[in-house]
Amino acid sequence: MNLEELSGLPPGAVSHFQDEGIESLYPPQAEAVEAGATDGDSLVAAVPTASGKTMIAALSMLSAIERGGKALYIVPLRALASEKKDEFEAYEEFGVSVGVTTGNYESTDDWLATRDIVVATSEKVDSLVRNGADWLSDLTCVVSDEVHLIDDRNRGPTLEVTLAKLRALNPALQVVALSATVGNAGEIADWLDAELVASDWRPIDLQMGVHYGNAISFDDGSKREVPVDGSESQEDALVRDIVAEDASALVFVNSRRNAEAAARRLANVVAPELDDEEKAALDELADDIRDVSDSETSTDLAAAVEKGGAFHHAGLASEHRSLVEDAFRDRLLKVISATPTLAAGVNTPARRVVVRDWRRFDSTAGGMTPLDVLEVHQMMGRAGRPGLDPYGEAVLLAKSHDEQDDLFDRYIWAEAEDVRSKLAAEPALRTHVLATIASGFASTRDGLLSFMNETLYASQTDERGRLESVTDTVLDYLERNDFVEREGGTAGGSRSGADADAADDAFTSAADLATEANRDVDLRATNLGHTVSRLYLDPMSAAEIVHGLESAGSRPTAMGLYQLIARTPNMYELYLRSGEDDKYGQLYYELEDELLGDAPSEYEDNRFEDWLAALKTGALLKDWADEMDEDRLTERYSIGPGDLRGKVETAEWLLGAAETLAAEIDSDWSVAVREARARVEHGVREELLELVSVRGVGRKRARQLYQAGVESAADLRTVDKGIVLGALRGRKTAENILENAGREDPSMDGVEAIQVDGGDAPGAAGVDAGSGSTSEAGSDASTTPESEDQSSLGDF
DNA sequence: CCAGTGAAGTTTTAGACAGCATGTC
DNA sequence: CTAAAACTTCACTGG
Repeated sequence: MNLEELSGLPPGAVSHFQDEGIESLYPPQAEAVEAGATDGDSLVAAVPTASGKTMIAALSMLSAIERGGKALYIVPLRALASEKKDEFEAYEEFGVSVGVTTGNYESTDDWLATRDIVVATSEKVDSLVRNGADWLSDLTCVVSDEVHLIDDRNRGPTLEVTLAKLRALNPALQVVALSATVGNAGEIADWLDAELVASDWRPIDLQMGVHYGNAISFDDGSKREVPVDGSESQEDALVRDIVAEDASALVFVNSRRNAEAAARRLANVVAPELDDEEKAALDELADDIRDVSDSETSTDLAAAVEKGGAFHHAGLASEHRSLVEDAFRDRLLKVISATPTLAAGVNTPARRVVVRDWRRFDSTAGGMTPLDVLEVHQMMGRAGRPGLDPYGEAVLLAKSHDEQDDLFDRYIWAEAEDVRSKLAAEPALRTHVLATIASGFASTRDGLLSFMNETLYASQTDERGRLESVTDTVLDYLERNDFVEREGGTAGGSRSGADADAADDAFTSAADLATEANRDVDLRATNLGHTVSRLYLDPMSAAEIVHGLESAGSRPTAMGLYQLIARTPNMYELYLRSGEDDKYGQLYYELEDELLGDAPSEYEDNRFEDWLAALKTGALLKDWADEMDEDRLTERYSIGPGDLRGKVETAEWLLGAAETLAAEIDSDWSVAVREARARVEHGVREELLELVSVRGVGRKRARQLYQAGVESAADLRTVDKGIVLGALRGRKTAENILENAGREDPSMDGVEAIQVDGGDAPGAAGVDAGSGSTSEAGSDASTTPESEDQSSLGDF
């Protein structure tokens, strides 16, 4: 189908696509148009990665906008949200506006209401529904990218429920669901009342094969000799072979450690192929990488990058990741060894993809379990760069002939699994049942069940009773913890006043759903329940926090609060390594009085271990808030910079939520919570909190200023400029900071730096727990007012 | 005596969303 | 129902 044949798009859209070199539609895109994508009809497009799914979404959204509507594009990852935003922003050329909203992107409701296309993560959309964003009822088109993730045990139910809610809000909504090729795309289409567009078509050919011995056998029967020299590994040989053709390779492995070790070896394989220009560019990239973070991960990554290779996993800081991804796309890096992060994330295609490990450790299964077909297909789908490679190759590795046959059957000839809803699990229902009640989608038990009946789960299950019984279990839990009130037997749609701020449309349509059913039990969210729903907390997290705050007899310490939020289901705990159960058991005895709530008995093995794992996570947060350096933290807790930032970010969120909860339950400790949160946010001790609020001053500069005797923004306005200059590195930096502090004449012209007392120890500030001694934050830790700040964690 | 090698034993194990209101070194 | 690679340690070899 030619682009010119398309109608209903905004003027300028067709020529825009033509300018981008798009003349005609790919077959699946044409099918989608025939199925009504541009006429506002719902559809499920189950097509391979990189076969133009985004174009299907774009055509649907643009035609919806041209009809006067508004579109929402739901993505599974923040990184994809910004990738899509960048892509759609090109449409501003013909007057289509774009906005993004995720947990870390700025966005106000008012502003989003003015955008034609809004890009958001599924959780963010869920949160917007819970908070009653008015503009959601203006939506006419919703795109759900990677909709097969409904199958995900943790995050799938959110997507499923959110789609059901958006449809309930606006029954005429066009839903465009983009999916990988899965076994039961038709079932998903039925659920969404959508047309199915299924295709295996790819814009460039993908050859799948297995390497065994000295050759790859491909699915089309062809073979390619790739001899393995002596003691080298198969992946080394495969990478060397493809890099010799001046193409790049992606190697998927099953652990971070494997990714790093493989990168070390592969970088040496690739290094001889580099020319001088590339080497210079790589050296520069390596410097950028080292600048991102002060940690071993950063150093190791830079070392691999200098030789043209890299590793990629979630322990990397996000800046690391984008530097690596961009350099790989620019063909500067020849090989990346990666964990599954890369298969799910932003687009990073390679001529050859090697899936080295097809089994992954799973403690719940008690050993190595084979990856899902879908997951392996997603990895293999990264092979072949449209427009750059003549074809893509995806290769699995076999060590025996039997294994080779097995791999063909298991992955190459196999169809991807069915998507199965995971909604009927307690943790998922806990949060979604509360949200459904609190935001007015249901006000009776039957209304709730009717809403649940609109989910994919209901359409898939034969066990009608299961969802009902789990729902009742969850309702018991929510009632017991004072999130929901139940009134049995009373008829009528009474709802609490607090419901009034939820979308009215939501309420009325939900009421419609409930009309047929008997209103045997009225459900109402309490004020606390509303707050929990809006804060986006797992009710179990909220209960733990509430209980912890209520049980505190005196002002909770930062450590107590950090351990409290760390044991919440919303925080993914650090793992206790061998020997650490003793170590943290000992720390537990030392800190017992500081910890909030009831500790499990030591004889309850699993629960006690979780408690200690939370203690370890809390200790990490405490060390961060005591100004321990990044390299030290990452080393002590065996984590990467990305993990550290993730933990800190989660802690900020949970402590912010804890502060709101504290106010809600009239706790005396909201100030203590606020302070603990501020310390985690900036990674500083209490005495620096004021300084750190000055723009341009972070944990390091604040410490340097403090050591020089500058203790507040007011001091910055009055103190001798030479002292400020002496404490900071650059003249320009010092000027900016003075200006931000509101100093009348911030100019540093002609000012001489004055060194005051030990201000020359950048990076040394922090908890020196290596010796197990009292912590030192510069020279004046002994003046720290809080006694809790003086004991160091870690080695004891 | 010491560097180098290799066998044997030990350790570890993917990922990443969210409130609210603005800005690191 | 199910593991494997990386890392550590330690004994031994050859110079």
